[in-house]
Amino acid sequence: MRRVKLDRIDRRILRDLQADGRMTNVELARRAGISAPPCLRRVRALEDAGYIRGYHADINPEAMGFHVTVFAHVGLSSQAEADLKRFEALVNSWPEVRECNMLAGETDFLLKVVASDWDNYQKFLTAKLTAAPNVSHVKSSLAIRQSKFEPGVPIDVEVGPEVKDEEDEEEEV
Amino acid sequence: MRRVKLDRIDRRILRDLQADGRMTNVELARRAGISAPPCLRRVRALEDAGYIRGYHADINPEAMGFHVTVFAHVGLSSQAEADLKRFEALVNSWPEVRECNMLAGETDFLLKVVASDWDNYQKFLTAKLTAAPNVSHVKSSLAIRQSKFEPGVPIDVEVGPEVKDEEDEEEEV
DNA sequence: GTTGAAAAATACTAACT
DNA sequence: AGTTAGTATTTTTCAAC
Repeated sequence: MRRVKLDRIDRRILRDLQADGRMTNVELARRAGISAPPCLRRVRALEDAGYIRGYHADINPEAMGFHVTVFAHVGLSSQAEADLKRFEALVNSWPEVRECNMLAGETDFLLKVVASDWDNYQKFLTAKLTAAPNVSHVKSSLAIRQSKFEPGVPIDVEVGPEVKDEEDEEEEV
Repeated sequence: MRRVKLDRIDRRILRDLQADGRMTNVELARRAGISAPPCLRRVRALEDAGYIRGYHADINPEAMGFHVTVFAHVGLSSQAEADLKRFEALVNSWPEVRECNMLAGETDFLLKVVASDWDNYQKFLTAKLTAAPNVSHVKSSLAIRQSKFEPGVPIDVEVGPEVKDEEDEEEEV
């Protein structure tokens, strides 16, 4: 897991693969302005370095019958690290929960939960979430509609949070 | 965009492609227990029917320098549909916001925002979010750590919300 | 040490059975 | 849905900068 500095080409590759994870290597190379072999090497290097965690098909939840998404704020009684870990392990075993984030301040959790309908969500709520040890309170917020859904992070080819420092900068004139 | 009924093989394909979006068609076919050409035909059909919305590389935010994820609860002054739409359009123009869900009840929004650091998030907050028209209040919750992150939906090959009805069921003995 | 070019191996696509 | 054949892509090897 070597950390390599990213240049413009790497950023472009990451951006394009985030937009279309099944883009062929030749198309990727064409857009990046390099030939295919070095492009593929860069992709492998980015994977090995941990920049790319994986590739996923984006499945339409509605089509699969998951008509409701609920954000559940969960407060725990004990905030001892061992208890937090135990809760997290439990959450990881529940397929309904797609994301779980621990929030700062009140040491509570925000869960993104999918279910076929509201009735089914409540079954999850009573049978699993509120029944779990250490859970003190749960506030469920039904997502009416998803205004925006952009997987991943914003990647600007030219400038970004992780600035690159390149010794020899040579641009073609 | 024809809606087709899913059988076990379709579910398996969707599950495998969600787990690994770059899985080769031959591997996909091998796992599904069919040969490659009909497997590819199924994949194309699933794409056309809207079950598969796309494919994305999963980029590590930390590696890209996005060290903070913040969930922002946003309340609006006006809940008129036109104002909601205007806010949603604005949100869509901000790359920092990766997800935006409208919640039931108080007609407020839950935004998932990424930034390089807390300072940079506050810049977004003051310059964009709180400065936006119609925004009455914003409550920012910093995500300390991500306990679970499973893109997509749970796909059980055998049983799920969308039940299949197959006429001719013939299992090999 | 990294990049570009050409080879072989493999996978994908489109016919037909 | 399976088989075959043609096409494109990936991967390896090798030469050049």
